[in-house]
Amino acid sequence: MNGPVQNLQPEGGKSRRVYLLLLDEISNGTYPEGALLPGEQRLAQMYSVSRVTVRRALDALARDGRIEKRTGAGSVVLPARRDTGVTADLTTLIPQLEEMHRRTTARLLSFSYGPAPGPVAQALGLEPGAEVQMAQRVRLLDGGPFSHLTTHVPADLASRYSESDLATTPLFRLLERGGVTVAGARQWVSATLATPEVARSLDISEGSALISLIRVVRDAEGRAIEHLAALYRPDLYRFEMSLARVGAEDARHWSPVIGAEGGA
Amino acid sequence: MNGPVQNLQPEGGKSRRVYLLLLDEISNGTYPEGALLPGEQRLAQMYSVSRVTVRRALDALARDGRIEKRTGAGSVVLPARRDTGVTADLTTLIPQLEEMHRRTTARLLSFSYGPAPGPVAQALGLEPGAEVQMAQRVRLLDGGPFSHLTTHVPADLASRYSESDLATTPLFRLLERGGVTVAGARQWVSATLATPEVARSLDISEGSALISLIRVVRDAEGRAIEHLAALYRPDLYRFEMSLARVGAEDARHWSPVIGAEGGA
DNA sequence: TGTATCTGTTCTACAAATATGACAGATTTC
DNA sequence: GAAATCTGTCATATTTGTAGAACAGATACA
Repeated sequence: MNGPVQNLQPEGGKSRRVYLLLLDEISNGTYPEGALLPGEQRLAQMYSVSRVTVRRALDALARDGRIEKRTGAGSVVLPARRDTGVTADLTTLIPQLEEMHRRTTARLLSFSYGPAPGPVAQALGLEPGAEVQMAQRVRLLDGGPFSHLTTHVPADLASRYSESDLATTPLFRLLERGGVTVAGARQWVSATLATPEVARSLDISEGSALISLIRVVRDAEGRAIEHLAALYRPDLYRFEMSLARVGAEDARHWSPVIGAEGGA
Repeated sequence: MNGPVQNLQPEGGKSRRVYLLLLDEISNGTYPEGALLPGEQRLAQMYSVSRVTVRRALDALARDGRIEKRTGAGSVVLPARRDTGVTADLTTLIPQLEEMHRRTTARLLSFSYGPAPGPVAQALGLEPGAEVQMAQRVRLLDGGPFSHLTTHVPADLASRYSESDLATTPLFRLLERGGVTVAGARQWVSATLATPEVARSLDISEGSALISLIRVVRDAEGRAIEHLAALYRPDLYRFEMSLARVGAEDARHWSPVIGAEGGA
């Protein structure tokens, strides 16, 4: 009943396939910065597609800012702009702006009260349908969106701050200000695809890869007080951490380096 | 010259769009476990596509095991099988198998020596074109693939272990056994799309979202000794970590909980 | 300067995805 | 048991994606 899987998935056609292949070969160094890609004719031959299809893929790469098309010359690989963006230290939850004169702001997309969705209620330990406050925000870096945040807070706690506070302050800090004792958090990092709605708010194409972070924050009594579902653009945001190999010879193990800057 | 961006991206067609939309609404709880989806006719109307297109999306969801199609009745949402898979503690690098009678094995895909690709050479601090050993492996959980690993090691260090060792033992442990002092590591977590080659080896459809982990391991002298590029299936693998809110009232901050099990 | 190579553009032909409608059979509901 | 609703399947028209080829203009190189 579980034979060889047929390809009945909406894959996205050949041009998307070539797009992904080239994107991968650019980022893994097969075509390094400044290098000239093979000609469209040659690429078409390499991937067994028509030149029209190759051109679509190249146009998409050019739109992404990964290559530059030069009439009569060819397509050159542009430097991946890793110099920009935000890096977050996973061990301290503190985001570090690469350059200090940058600024992040937030934009509130939606704000409402209602019954908790199933997965959220389960993660927070609420009975299904319990009243929660839901807020969706987009964080901007110098005006460009880099993360999409969806938070759920039990309704009785949510009354302690205002809607406009959400545009400026992290939620757990608002809760602390309201008298709640934030004791700890548990979080999971994963990956997901951009749905049309998220793609629009993050200014990317739908189906792009996004970093997914789920965080459940608890107070001193162990009660869940916040559920955060965050989506980050991988080109503008990174999670980083340093580890040290410590312990005696027969019991060596890894341990996080807290607040490191140089790292290991 | 940079007006409103036209949609010249290979998006993947309407059926993929509907597929993504439904996948999102299932996982965010709009359609909870056991619920009946709207009829195909109705879905077609909701998303402004034809019934044929909706059927493609539903077929893909059924193939993924997210829904079950029932002739004459409708499509019901299946429980997301979170009970399976591997969870890795990011603070200790120790993967925890959810059930103890499971077993992970590895399969060697390729093994070769050659010049280091640009990004790898840069990350390892080698001169471009320096000789490295490259190995690609797939890790299996009970016979099913869940991660794709690409490692680069400077050629002079790589001679200390055999090709067959790679099928069983983590690389940094092989290096330790060979006399290298593993002192620390620095790693980044991100997200990427599955290229056709990776998709094949992980038994997923190309364009799927994958967790990406880059790790650079260094010895006591600060010399880079290993570059790991790992790709994980998000449905079978997760990164988890617990954080505690510690410190005095005016200097509260987050700190990782090491080796926690219950977490905060 | 001439030649080879490459992109930009256009055209025709074919393949695949999609829209639309229809009908049989299964399932649920009353 | 009858009616309503739903899926499974088929057929056809339309739209979109792709293949293949040709040619003009731009660029690189000897």
